[in-house]
Amino acid sequence: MKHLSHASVSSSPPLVRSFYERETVNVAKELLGKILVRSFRSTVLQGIIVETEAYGGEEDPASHAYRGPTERNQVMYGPPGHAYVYFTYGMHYCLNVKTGPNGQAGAVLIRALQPASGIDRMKKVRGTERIKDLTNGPAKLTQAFDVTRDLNGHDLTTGRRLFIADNADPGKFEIASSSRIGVRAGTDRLWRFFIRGNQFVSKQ
DNA sequence: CTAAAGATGTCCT
DNA sequence: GGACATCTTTAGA
Repeated sequence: MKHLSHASVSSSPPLVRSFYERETVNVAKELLGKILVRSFRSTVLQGIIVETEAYGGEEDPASHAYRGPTERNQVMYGPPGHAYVYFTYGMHYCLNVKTGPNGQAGAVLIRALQPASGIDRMKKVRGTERIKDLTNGPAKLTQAFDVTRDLNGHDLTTGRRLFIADNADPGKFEIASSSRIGVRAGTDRLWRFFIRGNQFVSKQ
């Protein structure tokens, strides 16, 4: 069981827009080991990103943008570095970051985190004491981090409310890939990326 | 307007 | 391994 070193408190600034304004698959890989930060009035939650998935535009049959722009997916066509939050299965939210240039659809789904700080609050919100179950899935982490509709379109480069920061001490890890989880189409693309051996990855 | 599926999680057998 | 909760979005009539 691989465990990344605990970067309990990151004081790193938010990743800049040019980080997101690149090819989606590359951004998906490079987000591994980075820190998702959610700040409230008197609390800060942090988790190390350990699993991501890349989604393209009209050429990707698994993407929400496969059939062109709609009301739901409009953030995927907007400027890079903004949060695309969507509601699914009648009860769950999923968090993506918009990637690539303005006008071209692309996003990376954040699928799992390794909790780093604010764990007590995550336990309370998730209703479990098991750290392994706090953020090991796309809808689990949005619940733990209180990411809902009102953060759809949120700019992740401002450092307010929700952002992603560099990890000062990510340690060494190996990136593994597989086809994306929960999609019927586009399974030929190995666009799911995760830290090999990390116990917070959602599925083996 | 109607209906079916969905980038999931939880509980049950 | 399978049922089911629950509702928005999208496609098709």
